[in-house]
Amino acid sequence: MIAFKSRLKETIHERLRAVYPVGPEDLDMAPTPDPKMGDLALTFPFQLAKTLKKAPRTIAQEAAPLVASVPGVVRAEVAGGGFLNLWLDKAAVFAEVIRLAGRTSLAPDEAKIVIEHTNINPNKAAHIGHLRNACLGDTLARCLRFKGERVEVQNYIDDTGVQVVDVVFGFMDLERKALEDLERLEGRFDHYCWDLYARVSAYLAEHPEAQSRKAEIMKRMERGLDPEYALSRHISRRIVRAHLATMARLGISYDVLPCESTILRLEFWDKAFALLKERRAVSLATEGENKGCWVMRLEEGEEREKVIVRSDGTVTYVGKDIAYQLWKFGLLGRDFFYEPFAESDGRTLWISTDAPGPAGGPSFGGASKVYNVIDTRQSYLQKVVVQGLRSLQYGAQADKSVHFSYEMVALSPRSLAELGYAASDEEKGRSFLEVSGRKGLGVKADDLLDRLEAKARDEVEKRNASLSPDERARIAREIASGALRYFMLKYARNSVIVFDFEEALSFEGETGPYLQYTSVRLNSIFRKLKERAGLDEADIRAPAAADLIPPGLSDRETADFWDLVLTAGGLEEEVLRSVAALELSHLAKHAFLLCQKLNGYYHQYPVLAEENKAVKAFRLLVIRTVKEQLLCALGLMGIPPPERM
RNA sequence: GUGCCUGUAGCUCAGUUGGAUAGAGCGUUGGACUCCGGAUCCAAAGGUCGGAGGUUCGAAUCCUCUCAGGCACGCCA
Repeated sequence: MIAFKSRLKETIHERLRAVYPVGPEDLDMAPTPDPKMGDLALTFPFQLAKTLKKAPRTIAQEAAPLVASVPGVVRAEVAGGGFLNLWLDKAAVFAEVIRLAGRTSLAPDEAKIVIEHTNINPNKAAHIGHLRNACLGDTLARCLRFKGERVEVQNYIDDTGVQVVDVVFGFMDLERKALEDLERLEGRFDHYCWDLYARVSAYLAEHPEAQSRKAEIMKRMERGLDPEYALSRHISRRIVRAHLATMARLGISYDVLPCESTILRLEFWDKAFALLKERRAVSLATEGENKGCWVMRLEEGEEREKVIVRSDGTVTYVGKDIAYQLWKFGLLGRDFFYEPFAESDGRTLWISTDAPGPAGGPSFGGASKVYNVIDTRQSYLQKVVVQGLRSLQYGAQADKSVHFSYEMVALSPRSLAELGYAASDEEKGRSFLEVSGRKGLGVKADDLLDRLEAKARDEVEKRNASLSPDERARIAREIASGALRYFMLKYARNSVIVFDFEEALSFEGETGPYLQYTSVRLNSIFRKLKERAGLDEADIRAPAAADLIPPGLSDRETADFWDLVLTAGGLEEEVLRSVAALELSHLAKHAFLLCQKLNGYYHQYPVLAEENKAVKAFRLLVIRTVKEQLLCALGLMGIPPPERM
C-alpha cells in the first residue's frame, strides 16, 4: 500500500511539475475527513496560491483533469476552498493489499541497529515501570526487524557492588544467612530480595551507624573476597535469571547481556579516557568546586561542566556510559568476551565475560545506529553521553544515538490503598506517587501478570469448559500477556501512566484481549468454513483484479469494505510513522481501529450464511486479508493471538 | 533559579507533524435478527481543546505572554 501510494505520488508530481512549480515536498496526500469526499486530499493549490496569484480553487479546478487520469485514480474533484480530492481504484488497491498482506515492501536504512532496553538493576524484582521499558524496547525491535533492519537487542546488567550491597548486607547482618542458605531459599528469589531491600533501607535509615558496616562489605566485594563477593555474585546472577523469566512471560528476549563488571575489568573506561584526553574532550579542573576532577564542558547553557572523573581518580556513571556507547558503535577498538547464559527457542543468549572462552564465540556491537530505551528522567545524562561522542568528533554517531525516552509509571491513590501502603499527609495530597524500590512500593511485574492470568483463566473457563486445563492455562497466559503489552503501548510515551489495577485488568474496550478476541472470532469463522464447506483458509484464492469486487455489491457494503481495506493497507505506513516518532501508541491505536472496523464489518455482513456465492467469496477474501494484517500488527506488538479464548 | 515535558468529554487518553464538521475507551442511558462466539455490535447524551494575544487561505497543533501540574539539573548509579 505504501508502495502504491508512493507510485501514485510520483506520477502526480510528474504531471503537475510540467505545469506548476511544485516540489515533491508540497505534495502531501492526506486522508479526507469523510469517505464521501474521496480517499485522498491534495493541498498543493493552497501552497501555490501565493506564488501564482490565483485562487486555490481555480488552481485545483485546472489541475483536476491532469490528476484524474493518473493510473490508480478514478476521479478527481475540487472541494472546499481548494482541496483536490482523489478517488482511488478500489480493485487495484485491494489487489495490492491482498498481495502484500502480512508482509512488507519496506527496506532497511541501517547496516546494524543496537537497541538497549530493560536494564533492571539485579537487586530486586522487576516492577511495572520496567515492564513499560521492556515492552517499548521489544516492540521497537520487532518493528525495525519488520522493516528489514538487522537488530541486536542488549540488556545491560549493572552487576557492580553498589547495586547489590544493600541486599548482601541484609542477608549477612539482618538475616544471618550464608550462601548455602540462599541456595536453599525457595520461591521467587527476586521477590524475596524486593522485601529485603526495603527492609535494609528502613534499617539503614534508623541505624546510620550501620553505614560503616555496609561500606566494609562493599570493599570486600570489590576485592573479590568471600563470602561477600560470592554472595553478591549469586544474588545478581540469580536475579537476572528471574528477570529473564519474567520477561519471557511476555515474549521478550535478548541477544546479549553486557555487564558493567566486565566493562570495568576489561578497562573499557581507560581506553575511552585516553581517547577523551587525546581529543581534549575533557580537561582537568585546577580550581573551583570541581578542582582535581576531569570535567567535560557542556555546550548548551552557560559555563556548566560535568564531572567525568572524580578527584580520587574513579570514573562516574556518565563516563562509563560514554565508554559503553563508544563500544556499541564499534569505536572503542575493544570487545568483550562472551559465554552462553541461557537458551530459548533454540537461540543462545550471551553474557559478557572478561576472559576468552572456547574459540568461535560471537561478536556484538558495532552498530550504525543505537537506541537507548531509558526513561525521561535520564534525559540530561543521555544528552551528556551524546555530547561526549560529539566532543570526540564522532558527530555522525552522535546523530545516530537515539534516546528513546518515555515517562514513568506511577501509582494511583487507589492502587496505593490496594497495596496497603500508608501514605504520609504530603503524599496524600498528590494525584499519583512514584514507584520506589527503597520503600518497597510498587507493583511487581510477576504479581500483575499472575492477577491477569487468574482473571483470564476464570473467563476462559466460563466460555471454553471443554478445553483441557493445560490448554486453558496456556490461553490464559496469552491473554495476560496481550493485555499487559497493549496496556503498556496504548499510551503516548510522554504520558505518565498512573497505574490503576481496574484499568490494567480490564479485558473490554480498548484492550489487548479485545484485539485477541477479534482474531479469535475470525478463526472461528474459518474453522466453520472448513467444517461446513471443507475449504481451508489458505485455499481462498483471489480472482483477477477486474473481478475482485462482485458486481451488484450494495453501496453501503462497498463503502464499508473500502474503509476496512484502506485501514488494513495502512499498516506499513503506521509502522514507519511509529518508528520515526518513536510513538508506538500509533501502532497500538491503528491495530485497535482495525479491529473495530473488522468487528463491525462481519457483524453487519454475514459471511458463511451469505447465499450469493460471489459475495460470499468476496467477504471471505476480505476478512482473510484483513486478518493477516491484524496478525502482523499483533506480532509487531508481541501480542499472542490465541486460537480460541 | 535554569532546562525539558504535560494541560482536550464526568474519568483515562488519541488527534496522521498546519487541513475541511475535534475522536476513542470506560462510565451513564436505550437497543441487537433461534446469526459465523455478547471479552461483541448499534445508538444517544457529554467539548469556549487551561487562559490571553499573534502568525495565515486554515491553529488542539506554530510563536509570545500567562496560570496550573510533573520531571530533571551531585565528585549517586
